[in-house]
Order: sequence, then structure tokens, then C-alpha cells
Amino acid sequence: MARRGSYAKGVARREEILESALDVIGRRGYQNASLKQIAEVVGVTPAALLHYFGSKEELFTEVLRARDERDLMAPHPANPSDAKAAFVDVIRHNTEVPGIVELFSRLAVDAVDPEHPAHQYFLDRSERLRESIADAFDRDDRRQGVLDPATMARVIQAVSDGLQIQWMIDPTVDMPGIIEALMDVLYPPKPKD
Amino acid sequence: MARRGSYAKGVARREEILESALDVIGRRGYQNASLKQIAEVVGVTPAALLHYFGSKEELFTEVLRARDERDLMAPHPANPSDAKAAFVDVIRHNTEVPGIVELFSRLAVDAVDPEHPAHQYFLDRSERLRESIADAFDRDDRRQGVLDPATMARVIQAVSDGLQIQWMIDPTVDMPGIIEALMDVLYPPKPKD
DNA sequence: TGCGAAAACTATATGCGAGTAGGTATTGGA
DNA sequence: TCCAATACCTACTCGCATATAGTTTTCGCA
Repeated sequence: MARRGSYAKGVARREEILESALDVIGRRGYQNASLKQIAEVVGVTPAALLHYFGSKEELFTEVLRARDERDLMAPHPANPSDAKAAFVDVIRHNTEVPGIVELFSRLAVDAVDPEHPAHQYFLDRSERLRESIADAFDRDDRRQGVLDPATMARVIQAVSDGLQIQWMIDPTVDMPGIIEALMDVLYPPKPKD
Repeated sequence: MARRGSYAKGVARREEILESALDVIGRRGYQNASLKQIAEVVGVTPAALLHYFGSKEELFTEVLRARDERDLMAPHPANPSDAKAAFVDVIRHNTEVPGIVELFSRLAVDAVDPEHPAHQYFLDRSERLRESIADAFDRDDRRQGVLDPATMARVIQAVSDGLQIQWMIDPTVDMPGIIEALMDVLYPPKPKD
């Protein structure tokens, strides 16, 4: 019963592992990101990683989760009509962190298995994201979108995920440009009232 | 120089392997679809699979390729304005073959690595598909879409891929419905001339 | 018709991967 | 200062893809 928390060293190490994992994925690709590779960068044995995270899958899930939490701190789209621009900016930002994009896409398909530790994570995150999209575009007092908010959110989310895969295979794909073009159609700029 | 082709038994076996591979993925999931599992279904050793296909990755790439070829035989969208309905039908059909959808998505992210045997396959297939989409909607004499054909094709392709992932994680997602709604916006029905 | 080379395999081995079990060393609250 | 929990490491296991070296089967051709 005498449960004690992590020691100072432990929380630091844990953080270090999360960073190194992302780092290794970024430079060697997900395929080559074995526990051994990551452990080497950190300077420990693979067993150490398993000590903090129960499995490789859980480790990677945590990497994504940690990223999400940091992004939540980021400046939120205060003004409603900036939602479009803000979203395009997120996509543009993803362009600069291929490691996370690869991890995200990879884990998303792995998480198809309901037993996968990231399964619930993706369900939750997906719902939150869509709510947030729907809200942002709904709240705008000016004009309604062409689709109902729920469908709109689904489409935007799907096209984002899909474009990321396209882009990883062919980096010349202009993610932000396409997203912006689509949004301009689905949610036309303010009418010249 | 005395190059001889495959024997009759060989081509049959090859076909059998392709089918069994898809079958195993369908019932056990991609993760558990090891060479051993597939080989057992076929009634041979894993080495036999490697004899026909150089590697596991190539085998799965061939499964997809074989599927594509069969689909090419399918009734082509003769009338141009039926393109929309035809495409929605394809999506609806995918709903009934989760194995292929999973294989496709999984391989797509693996193929991010330029060394992956499916890398070129996805580049080519993607281009062909987009050309075909752009063509179909361009050829229609009636009305133009709201986006230029190239962007339009990208969006449709991306939303299809993205929706498949969403759907695999959460099977309640209505793929055909969303695709149709989006298409109605991007490419409105004929004007009432 | 039957020879022989190529195809179609099997048996076996290698090496790498995640994960387990059980230990030892270190930390830090009472 | 003590000592239990934490933070590891070593030494495994087991399944995987794949390489190698055979052995058996097929079938074009003389």
C-alpha cells in the first residue's frame, strides 16, 4: 500500500526517453526505431525503457500524448474567424516535424486493433479534434459552412490525415495549400456585407 | 541464357499464396499475418513464400497489385457524369473488404521509406488514380467543379485514405455518406438548364 | 520416351526484435 | 540512519524474417 511516486531521476529519464524516441524516429525512420536504438541514444539498456513504459507500443503512444499536451499550451485560436488560418498553420507546422507525422500515421493504423494501447487514445483525440473544429466554424457569427459542422469536421480531419500520408510518400505535395483551397470552398470567406 | 518460365504448379501456388495472405489478414489482422501463419494455410513452409516473392514486403505489395489488376477489369465508368456515383460505390465496396483496407493503409505508411518495395507502387498508383479522378470530372461537359481538377483529385484521394483510417478505428463512420456529401459540394449536380 | 536443367520446394541455421525474470544498486521519506 | 520502493542491468525466451544448402518434381527437348 505504501505507494511511492517516481524519484527525481526517474521523471527526468522518462522525459529523456520520450525525446530520444522521437529523435530516432525523425532521423532513422519508424521502422528502424527499435528499443535498442532508442536506448543507445539515451545511454541505457532496452529493459530500462520497458521499466518506464510497459511496452514499445505504450512508449510511442506516450510520445504522442506528450506532444499533444505541449500543443495544448500553444496560443489558442481566440478569435473565431481565425480558425481557418490557425488550422492551416498547424498543417504547415507539421511539415517541419516529419518524425511526429510518421509516428502519428503509423500508430493510427496499428491502433486499428482494439487491444492496442493507442486505440482509445485515437478515439478520444479524434472526437475532441472534431468537436473543436466543428465548434470553431460554428461559432463564427458571419456565415455558415456549406456542410453541417459534424460532416465538415470529419472531412477536414480525414483530408488532413490522408494528405499526411501522401506527403510522406511524396514530399512535393503542398499540404497547406490544398487544405486552404478546400476550406475556402467549404467555408467561404465572409460575404461582403 | 536458358531461361525457363514458371511451371503450371508454380503459377497456381503463387495465386494460392496471394489469396491466403489476404485471407489471413482479413481474419487475424495484419499484425498476426506472419509468413508462418500464411504458409500454414497454404500448406507449405515459410521459405516457399520467399521463393515466389523475395520478401514479406514484396508479397504484400503483390497482393495489392493483384487486387488492382482485377479491379481494372471491373465495369468502367462509361458515362462521365456517373463518375461521382461510381466513386462512392468503390468506397462502399471497400466497406466489405476490411482486410484489403487494412493492408492498403498499413503498406502506405510503411512505403514512406523509399527503399520499401511498395514505395514506387504507391507513387504510380496515386498518380494514376488522381489522373483518373481529374479526367472523369473534367470530361463532364455540364459544369466545372469548384476546384481545379488537380486539387480536386488530391482532396478526394486524401479524404478517402483518411476516412479509411477513421473507419478502421471506429467502424460507425459513414464513409460513403461523407464522401458523397463532400462531392456534392465540390462538384454540384447539373444545373437545372 | 527419357535425360537433365531449372523450378519448387524442405530442413536447418542465423540474427534481430520485443518482452520476462530476477537480481543489484540507488534514492529519499519517516 | 534506515529500508522499502524505484531504477536500473544481466541473462535469458520466443517468434520473427530471411539466408543457405540441400532434395524432389516438373517438363522442354533430343
